[in-house]
Amino acid sequence: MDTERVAQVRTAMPAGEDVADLAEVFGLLSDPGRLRLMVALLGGELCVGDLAVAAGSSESATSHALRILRAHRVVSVRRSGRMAYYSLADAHVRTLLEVALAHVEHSVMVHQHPVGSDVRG
Amino acid sequence: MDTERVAQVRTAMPAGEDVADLAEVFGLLSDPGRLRLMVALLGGELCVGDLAVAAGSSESATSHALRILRAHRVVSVRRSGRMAYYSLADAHVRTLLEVALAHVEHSVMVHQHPVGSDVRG
DNA sequence: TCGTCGTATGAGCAGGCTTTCAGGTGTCCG
DNA sequence: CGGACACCTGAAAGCCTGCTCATACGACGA
Repeated sequence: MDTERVAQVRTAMPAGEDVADLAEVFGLLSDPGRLRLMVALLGGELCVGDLAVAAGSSESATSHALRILRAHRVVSVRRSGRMAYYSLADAHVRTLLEVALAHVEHSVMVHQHPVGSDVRG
Repeated sequence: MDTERVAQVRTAMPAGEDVADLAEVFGLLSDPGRLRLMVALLGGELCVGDLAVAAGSSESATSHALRILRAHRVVSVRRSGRMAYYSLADAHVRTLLEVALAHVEHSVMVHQHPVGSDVRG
């Protein structure tokens, strides 16, 4: 038990609420459906129907997902008649998204289905 | 339905497996406990007991969490006697972590509990 | 005004997740 | 060798999540 080292790490650790907020943001990004939605929005605003097609999920699921993203201020809506145009509203999320996508692009990370293949069997 | 625009977005969209992998990584980061573990490891390797204290959770929960991170190759172990020293093994995750933390640091994002406080009530 | 379209919402269900509890393995010290 | 220590693991509980189905709302066109 390296008490000193632990104390140092605990000091460097962000406040509990900050960690919780961060975890929440990552949680938003952790659903493939929502992730596709946000990636689709990287290029600019899109209406719900188009978003659903682009993300490959039902309109209902898309609407539910957008509701959550809206509640977290990750996206914003612009209404025009009966249409609703969504766009990315959170710069941090956009950055995270771009960083992650950049890594995926030129990635040597071949798909190797890590889950279940534990080390030291 | 802007067919052209949708087609373009769908073309720019990463492959399904890439999105899934990304979502999985974000999912790893979406648990406060695991997140604290990874943040603690940013400064270098730490043993399980210290990690548990630093992250503020039980040793069992910590061990379970580490098992998952290990399975995803996010952390690696160095064993010395009965001790197990863990360290971050994934450069992408490290970058994501650093970017996210940097945003949290100099953030104007005051805690405003976004969930439930929907727009246009 | 009536029907249709685009979207939003609520209930309910199936599935996954993390934690705790209890017990197990391997290592170090006397 | 026996006990203590650091860590690992399995099973069960409780919680939360995201989907589908059905329905409701506002806007547009005839």
